[in-house]
Amino acid sequence: MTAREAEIGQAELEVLQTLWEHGPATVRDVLNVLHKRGRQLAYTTVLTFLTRLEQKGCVTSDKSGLAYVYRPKVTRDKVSRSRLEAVLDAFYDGSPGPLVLQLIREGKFTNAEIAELQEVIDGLDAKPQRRSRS
Amino acid sequence: MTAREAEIGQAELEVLQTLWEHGPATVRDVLNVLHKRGRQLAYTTVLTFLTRLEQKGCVTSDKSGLAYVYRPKVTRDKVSRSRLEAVLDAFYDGSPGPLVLQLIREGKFTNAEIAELQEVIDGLDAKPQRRSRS
DNA sequence: AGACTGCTACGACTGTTGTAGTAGGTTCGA
DNA sequence: TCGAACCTACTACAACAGTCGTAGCAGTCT
Repeated sequence: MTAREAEIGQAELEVLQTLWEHGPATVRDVLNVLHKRGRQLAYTTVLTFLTRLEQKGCVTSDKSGLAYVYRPKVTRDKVSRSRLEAVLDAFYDGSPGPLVLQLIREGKFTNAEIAELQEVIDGLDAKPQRRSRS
Repeated sequence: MTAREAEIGQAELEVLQTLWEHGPATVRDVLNVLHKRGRQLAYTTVLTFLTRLEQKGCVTSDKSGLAYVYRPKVTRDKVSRSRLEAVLDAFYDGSPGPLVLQLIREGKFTNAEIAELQEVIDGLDAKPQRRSRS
């Protein structure tokens, strides 16, 4: 579909991320953050992204002082959720089980994480309606 | 970057998926599969996708009979890996731990999966030399 | 007031993705 | 052998994503 409900592009996402991380910000604020990160963009480029994000309903703006202040309207969680969902649907039949197993098998976890995993899973298992083995 | 190393688009991916699922196929084969799934596309559209996928190095083609037969050149695993990686990098600081924990906490697992998880994790824990994340 | 500085609005251009039409070659059955 | 059927190459085009430039407005400094 060439007319899908406008996705958030990669570069747009970068901008949105800085809002999530640094809270409400002006174009210049965002630009500064990006520059600090080594991301070279023109002021107007950032402005464009913020404008487009606003059109897509992802941020709101209000002019309190000299410049517009933008703030996120969608949560980071919502977006990450839907991104993950997309990968899940496309490659893991929509169910997270296989994905988690794959990740764990690849062993990219710290000891602390493994411990935490064990805890959480044991917790699950302990739940009465989840009896799958003693 | 407007000239990044060509990503695989959504629709292109659909085509690639049918190759992964059904093995080497001609344009018409792919088209048939897609049609069966209710995805209406023109023959030439599929042809375009396959051609582009070939340009991107994702499939190869050889003309054995009347028509070209396309076969995947990248594995489903590779692609899913990199897609997941992207989400991971963008939203989970590149480390799968938090993601897995989140998924598990959301409790979208069957008992069987939980059991398997426990097994795998126990296995990990038993391993003497565990890498501790780069 | 005039020069600066910073901000926004608008437009523009390129490359990519989704989608398809047309033209022209090949093959196969009658 | 002739036409129907099928295949590929090439072209096209709209929407979107990434990236800016320019023009004009508003506040500030001197």
